[in-house]
Amino acid sequence: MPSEKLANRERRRHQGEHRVTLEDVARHAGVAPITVSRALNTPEKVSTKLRDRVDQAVKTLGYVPNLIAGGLASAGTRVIPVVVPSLSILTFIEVIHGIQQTLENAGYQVLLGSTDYDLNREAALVDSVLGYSPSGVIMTGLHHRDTTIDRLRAWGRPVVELMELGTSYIDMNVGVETSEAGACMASHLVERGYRRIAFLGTGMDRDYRARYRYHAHREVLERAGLDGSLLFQNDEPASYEAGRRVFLEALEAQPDIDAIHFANDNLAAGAIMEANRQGIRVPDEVAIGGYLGLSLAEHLTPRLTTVVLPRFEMGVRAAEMLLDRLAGRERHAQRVDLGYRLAVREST
Amino acid sequence: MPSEKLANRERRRHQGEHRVTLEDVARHAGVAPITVSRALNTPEKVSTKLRDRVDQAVKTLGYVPNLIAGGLASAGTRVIPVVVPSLSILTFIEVIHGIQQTLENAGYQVLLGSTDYDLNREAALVDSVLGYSPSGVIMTGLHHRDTTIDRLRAWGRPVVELMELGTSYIDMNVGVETSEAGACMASHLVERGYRRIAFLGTGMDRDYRARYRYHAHREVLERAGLDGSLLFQNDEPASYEAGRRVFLEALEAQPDIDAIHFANDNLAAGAIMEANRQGIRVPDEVAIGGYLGLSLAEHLTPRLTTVVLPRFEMGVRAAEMLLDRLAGRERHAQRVDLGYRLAVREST
DNA sequence: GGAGTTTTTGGTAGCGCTACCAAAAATATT
DNA sequence: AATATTTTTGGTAGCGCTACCAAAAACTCC
Repeated sequence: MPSEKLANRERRRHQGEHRVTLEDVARHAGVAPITVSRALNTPEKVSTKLRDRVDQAVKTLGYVPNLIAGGLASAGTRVIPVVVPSLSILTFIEVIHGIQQTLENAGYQVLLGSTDYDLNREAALVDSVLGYSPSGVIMTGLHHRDTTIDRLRAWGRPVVELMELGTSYIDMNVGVETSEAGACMASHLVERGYRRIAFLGTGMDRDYRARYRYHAHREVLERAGLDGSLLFQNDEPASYEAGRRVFLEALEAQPDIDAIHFANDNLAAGAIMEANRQGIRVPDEVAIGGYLGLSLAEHLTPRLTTVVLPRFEMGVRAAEMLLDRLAGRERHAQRVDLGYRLAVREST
Repeated sequence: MPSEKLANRERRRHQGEHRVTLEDVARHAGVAPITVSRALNTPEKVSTKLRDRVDQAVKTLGYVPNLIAGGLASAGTRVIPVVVPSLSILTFIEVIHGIQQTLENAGYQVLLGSTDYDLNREAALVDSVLGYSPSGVIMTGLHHRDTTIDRLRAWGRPVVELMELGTSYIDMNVGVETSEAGACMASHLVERGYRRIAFLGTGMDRDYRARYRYHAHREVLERAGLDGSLLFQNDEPASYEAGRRVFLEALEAQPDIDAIHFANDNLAAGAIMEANRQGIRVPDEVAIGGYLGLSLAEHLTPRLTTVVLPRFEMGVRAAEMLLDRLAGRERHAQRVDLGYRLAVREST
C-alpha cells in the first residue's frame, strides 16, 4: 500500500535555501503578487500609493527579482548573446565594448561567447545560448554552419551579423565591405608608385575576412600589371611578434619588396617597431600599410597608414539595430554599411 | 454573472509561437519527460536503449533545452556574471579572456557587466545579474558599496574578487599585492640611481589601485630620502595619447626629472613613442618604467621596463577557483597571490 | 522460486513570475 | 442619481523543466 503523500503545501523544494520572493513582497505590502510585478515592471499601471508600499517592502525585505522565473513566464529574458571568434584580438574587443555599453544602458545583459574561429563550436554555442531565451543574438561574420543559419532563421527573433557586409544574411547585417577595404589599401600603394607589393598576414586559414582582403589586393595589383602573388603568411594568431617575424621572413625571401600590405595593424605595428630596431627606414626602404585603425597607429614612428574600421561604432550600431527591432521600431535599414576610411600617414 | 472561463488546457500563453519542448521530445521517444531530462543531463542514469531513442527524437525535432525553465526548476543557471570597471582597458580584457575561455570549456556562460568605475552602478548591476540565479559571480577589485558586499555575502554562492589582494574579501580573492608591485618599480628606479623620480598617471580619482601604487612609490622614495611628491596626472582614461600628453606636461613642469614611473604601460608606451619622435633619449635623458606587462613593451625602442601582472592567468585562476567551489572541491586556497615580476629592459 | 537489493523509469507538484481574463473602484457623462 | 467608460487591482493557470517520492524492472543471492 502506498505511503501517505505529503500535502501540497508541505512538499517544498530546495529545503533550507529560502530567498525572498515576489509573493513575500506582496504579503508585506498588502497587495496581490501581480501588483508587485506591475509596480516593478510597468509602474505607470499602479497607483502612487500602492507603488510606494511595494517599493518600501522591496527595500525592507531586500527583494531581488528572479529574472529566471520572469523569463519563463514571459517567454524571454533581457539577455543578448554576443558571439565572437576571439577575445584576444583587439578588433572584437572594441566591438564588444560598443555593444555592451549600448545594451547595458538599455537594461540588457551581454552573454559572451567565443568560438576560436571554429564553426562547429559556434553551432554548439548558439544552441546553448538560445536555451536562455534571449531577446536577440549578435553574431560575428556571415560564415556559419548551415545548421546555425537554419536554427537562427527558424528562431525568429532579431539576429545581427556584424563585421563584413554580404548579400546573404540571417536577419540584419552591419559592417564594412571588407574586400573593398583591402582594395583601398592596395590601390593606395599602387598609386604611390610601389611596384613590388607584398601582402602579409597570419592565421588566414581561419580568418576568411583577411583572405577576402588579400584577394581584392591581388586583383588590384594584377589589374595594374603588377605581381599580386607576393603573399607571406604563417599560422600564428595576429600579434606584434608575429608581425615582426613575418616581416623579416618576407624581406629575407624577397629583398626587393618595396611595400607591404599587412592584414591588420598588430602585424604592421610589430613590423614598424622591428624596422626601427634594425635601422630599416620606413617608408624609404619599404612602405607599410595596415588595416583596422588601432590607436597605436598614430603614435608609431613613422605613423602608420591604415584602413580605419569603425569598430566601437559597429558595436554600438549592431546593438541599436537590435534594440530598435525589439522595440518595434524600424529606424535602421536591415543592412548598414558603416564605411571605412583610408588614413594616409607617414609609413607610405 | 461571470463569463465562462476557458478550460485549463484551452488556456495557453504566447499563442502562435510554439517551440519544441521536452514534453514533445518525450512523446516522440515514448518515454516520460523526466527520462528525457535525465538522458540529456545525467545520461548514466538512463539505459542505452532509451538514451538512443531520446537522442534521435532530439535530432528529429530540433529540440533546444530551455535553460530558463531548467534554471527555475533547479534554482540556478550555468551563467557566471563577470563585472569589470571598464571594457576599454586592456588589463580587464585579458582577464575576461582567461575567465571566459575557462568557463566556456566547463560549460558555463559569461554574463558581461561594466561599471565604468562607478560603485553605484556596480551595485545596481549586481542586483540585476543575481536575478538570473547565476552559479557564482566574479567581481573586479575589493572596493564596493556596503550594500553590494552585504548582498553578495547574504547570497551565499561563490564569489571571486580579483585584481588586488586584500585582507577583507567577500568569499575568494585572487590577484597581486598591488602596493608591493608599485613599490617594486619604485625600488628598481631608486636602485638604478635616479634621483628625481616622478609618478605619472591618469584617472586616478577612480582607479584606486593606481593610487595604492603611487602611495607605495612615494613611501619607497621618501625612505630613500628622495622627493616622493612628484606626481603628474589628469582625468583622461589611460591611452597612448594620454601618456604622451602627461609625459610632456611633466617634463615641461620639471625638466630635471630623470625617471618616470607610469601608472600603466599604455601611458608609458605613449611616452616612449613621443620621446622617440622628439629625440628625447630614453633612458639616457629620462628613464621610464611601467606597470602591467603589455606585449607592446617588448617591441618598443627602447624596450619598456615594467612590472608584469599575470592578467590572463588571473582570469583562468579566478574561474578555476569558482569552478572548484561549484564542484565541491577545495583545490585552491581562498586567497591566491599570483605574484608579479619585474621585467627589466632597456628603458631604465 | 523467493527474498532482498539495485537500477531504471515514471508522476507530479513546484520553482517564481506573469499573461490572460476578470472584478472592483474611480471617473466622466448624461 | 444613473449609466458608461476608464483605471486600478486581483485570481490563477501556465511557462518548461526537475526535485522529490515512488513504482517497476532487473539483478543477485540463498
